[in-house]
Amino acid sequence: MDDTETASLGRVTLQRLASELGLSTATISLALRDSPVVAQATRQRVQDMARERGYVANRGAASLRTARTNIIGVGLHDIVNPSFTELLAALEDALSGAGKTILLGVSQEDVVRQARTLGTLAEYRPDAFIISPALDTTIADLRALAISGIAVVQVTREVEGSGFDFAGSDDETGVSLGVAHLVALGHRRIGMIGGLQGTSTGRKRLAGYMAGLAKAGLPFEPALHAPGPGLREYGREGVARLLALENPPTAAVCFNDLCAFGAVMGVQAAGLEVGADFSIVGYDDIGEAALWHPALTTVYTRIPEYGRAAAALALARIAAPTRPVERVVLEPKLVVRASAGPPPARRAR
Amino acid sequence: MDDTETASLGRVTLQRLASELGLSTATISLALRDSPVVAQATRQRVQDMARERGYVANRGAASLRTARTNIIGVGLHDIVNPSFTELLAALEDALSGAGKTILLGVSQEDVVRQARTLGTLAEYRPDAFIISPALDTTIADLRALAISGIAVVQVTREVEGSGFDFAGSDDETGVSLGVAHLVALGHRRIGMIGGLQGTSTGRKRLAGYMAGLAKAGLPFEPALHAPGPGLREYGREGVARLLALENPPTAAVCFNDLCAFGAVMGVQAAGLEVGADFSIVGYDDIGEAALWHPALTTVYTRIPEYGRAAAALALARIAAPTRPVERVVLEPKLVVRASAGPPPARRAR
DNA sequence: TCATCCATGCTAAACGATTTAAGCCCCGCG
DNA sequence: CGCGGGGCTTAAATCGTTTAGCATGGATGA
Repeated sequence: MDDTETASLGRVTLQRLASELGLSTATISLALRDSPVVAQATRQRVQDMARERGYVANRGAASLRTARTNIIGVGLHDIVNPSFTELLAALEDALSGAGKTILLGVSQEDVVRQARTLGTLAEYRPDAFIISPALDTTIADLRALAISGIAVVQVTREVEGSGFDFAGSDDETGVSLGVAHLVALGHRRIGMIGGLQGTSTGRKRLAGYMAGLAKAGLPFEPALHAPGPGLREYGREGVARLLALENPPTAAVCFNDLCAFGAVMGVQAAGLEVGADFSIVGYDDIGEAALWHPALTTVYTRIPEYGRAAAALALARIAAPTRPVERVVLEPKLVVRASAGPPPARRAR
Repeated sequence: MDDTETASLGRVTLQRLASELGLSTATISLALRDSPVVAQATRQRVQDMARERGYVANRGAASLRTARTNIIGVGLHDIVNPSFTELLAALEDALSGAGKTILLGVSQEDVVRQARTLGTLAEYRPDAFIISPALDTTIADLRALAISGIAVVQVTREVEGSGFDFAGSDDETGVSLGVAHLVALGHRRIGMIGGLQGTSTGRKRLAGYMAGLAKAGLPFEPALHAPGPGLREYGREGVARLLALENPPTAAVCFNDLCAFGAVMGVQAAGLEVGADFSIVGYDDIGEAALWHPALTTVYTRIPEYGRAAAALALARIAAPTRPVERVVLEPKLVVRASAGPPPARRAR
């Protein structure tokens, strides 16, 4: 491709258009944004010329003047994890629809890296941050954001007491739904795999597990709780730990679907059948869950919905920085598939 | 959190620091960047003050002056697809390590949306674009990028003749490796599932399929070729189509792992055993592939490696805009697992 | 005929940084 | 005492927009 057309004389700027048309930059600027204050004919002339010369506005310059960038800083800890990928996709969709563009930062579950990343993003003066705080993030870690004056929305996870908007799922209820389902199927010894106390989701999902047990009148046995990161690898390891117990559980709820997939593999590796010999309930209902073999019984946490909600909260706070803090907490929904069935003792044999 | 500290007097800028320290903005700017031209003592004083006052540089303003943003525009067509998620993660990792930040655009396989998205990204004046062009993108579609003077690197997919750098995998060789593996196992009727002619990957992977057949002296039977999008849903549909043939193949290579997962499900849904009754070879070797049941035999295309390569190409072109166009094409590698075995006819029965 | 008004477009000052040529101060040397 | 020069700092221009306020000129109304 040749690029002699415009590149020859340097970038085409407002000023260049102005001098070429014999108008002022003010007029050009207004005309390009279709301001009624410039005559219809002139507007047309300017816009035609801009198109013809391949004018591309410089938002950086405009932002300097307007103190608005239309950039949203999105800080996630992991984008390979499908729950966060789905979240990112939902955010991208909602934000791009509103004319915002995402500046991406990934913290890898590391507070130090998170601080650095968010610091870098802040230099671009995003209109808002949408973040899912890394493991062990404290209020103090978010202090820099708080005083920056930039709108902040937390999504999925939150740092309690941070005073930022939040969009997510009711994790406590969600996991208790999974436990209740297992109880209804007849299970009495139910484990939990995955989840770390360093995140709000870890704490709340554990609380949901305990609440579920309590509601069924079942005791919480620490041995049946295998905390750990929400990864496939860990799900496999966790379920192995449970199966190795002297008196193993007949089922388990998982911190997330990834853990559940790992658990399914672990159960199969032990020569047992998932849904018959051992039941598994996942959490989140990511796209793959329905496609697994056996299809995963899980809890739909409405990731795309709270992703959109987070985007909406960000836009709302940009528009009204002093509006009261808002929390959007969606009701999760049990999705019954094939990975959980009655416990072996109850089955015909 | 209270934010009376600094927010009270508006943002803290270079000028503000300057007047507070009784120095000029020039000195502050130099000092903050550790220029040896300002006295060590002054530098220290400035940096301490900056930290204390919570100074955050405004990169937009700096970029206006320096014509460098440290932003890389990344345009992908789909981020939920794990191959692109893994790519995005690799890009993020490599770029953030080099002090660059990603501005994200998603085209949803739609040329119109792609044009709009890239146009928006361009307004932020990224130092480079790293793109994986949407389906049916033509040279003309990329013309605007070409004349923008911004460095452009294509990744995974490419528009032939566009004259941009490229990093990806040798797809023709890759798929032929899969075919060769099936041939070696004894298969004689091998199908191909997925892939569209609107992308370079679709064309090259099909070519690899045909080359693989040819090398084994097998004919290309159009009926065994089930083109389509590289999605789980489609893999399932595609394999169903093949199995419904009067004389169905005993194996198939897939456009990507997602297709392969779908195909595995389709085979199982037909009551057949994958790797025994029907063999499947995937493509890409995304993280899940090793964890499937059965574990997926596939071709590793080195996504993280060519992701890093794409990042490196972008950095190189930023540094030297006139350097010769470079193509990094990595050798794919067959990964033998459990989803492909000898054809039924050869098995003991 | 003159003041008023409207429509249109312009002037000029921001915005917050970077950068280069120039200035100041002081010291040492002849 | 004057001059050269080293070390540090600064003034001012610049990047590409936006926008408040002003200027112009023709039409309108009294």
